[in-house]
Amino acid sequence: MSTTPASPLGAASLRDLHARVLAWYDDHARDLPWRAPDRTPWGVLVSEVMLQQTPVARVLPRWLEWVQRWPTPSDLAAEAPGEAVRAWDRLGYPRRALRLHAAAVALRDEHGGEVPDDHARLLALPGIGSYTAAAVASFAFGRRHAVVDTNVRRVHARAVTGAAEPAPALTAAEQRLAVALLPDEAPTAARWGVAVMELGALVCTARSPRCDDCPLLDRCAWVLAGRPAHDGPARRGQAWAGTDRQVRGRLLAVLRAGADPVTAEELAACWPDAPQRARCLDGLVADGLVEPLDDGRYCLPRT
DNA sequence: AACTCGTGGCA
DNA sequence: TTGCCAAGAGT
Repeated sequence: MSTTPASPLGAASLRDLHARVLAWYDDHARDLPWRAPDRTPWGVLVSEVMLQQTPVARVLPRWLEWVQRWPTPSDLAAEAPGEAVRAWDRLGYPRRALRLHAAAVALRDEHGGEVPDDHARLLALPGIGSYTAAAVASFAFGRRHAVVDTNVRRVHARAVTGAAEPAPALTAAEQRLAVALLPDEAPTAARWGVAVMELGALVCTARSPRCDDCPLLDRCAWVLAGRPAHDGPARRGQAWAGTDRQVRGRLLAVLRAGADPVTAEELAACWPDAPQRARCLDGLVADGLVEPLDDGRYCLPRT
């Protein structure tokens, strides 16, 4: 049905772009364990979920623990979801741990304990969105998909579009561009995706891009345009102090700390504002991150 | 479409 | 010091 959209660059320019980025990746790729030859699709999936909005340095130790403790989806599915939340430690956004556990259950019950290799089935799993489905299909199975994360969007914005920053959220135009830039051959496309991401993570960074180290310096649309400043609306900063997110984090930290259920009094010690504390605790229960017991105590979810 | 959801390092 | 932000997803 659909064919590859015409690239805005032309065939020769596109080949040059691919060649430069792939050659750069061969020389500069980080030696990350989820890229090692002995990695499994499950390990790749776990890494992609952990890396959502979370720096590599913080993910590394937790990923090593997870894949050693739960080498397959069925291993994780056999545990209580609360164990996933506890082992998530302080990676942040703990609902990811809950969804990863739910994904493991779905893999065990509906996929024979295996990670599927196609985008649609991956997308149907809890916690797996458009980006992560494409990343797993591409990185773990070598399938041809446009892997479009914030790094990729930033590299495309600068090198091809000539803008200082990508749009606030993924746009249809950005998605089309990523598809148009995708190499024809699946194995090359898979390397291209991880290579562009790596370039965005190490060189074409958000704050202080290391343009002197960039293989695209002499053909970067943004540099050639004189590095114009970002013209769109400024990104909204995330409030933190005093927010529900902070309170939820404190409450869950108390529950993660010990193996035993916790009393309401122990939870009260972590935040003085009782109404807010109660609202946040209710929210955690509603999210399935906390389980209320009949005796009034609380624990991480057992089922 | 806009908003929510953790955490900690760094300039 | 404080704001920025790091491989998004779900609603």
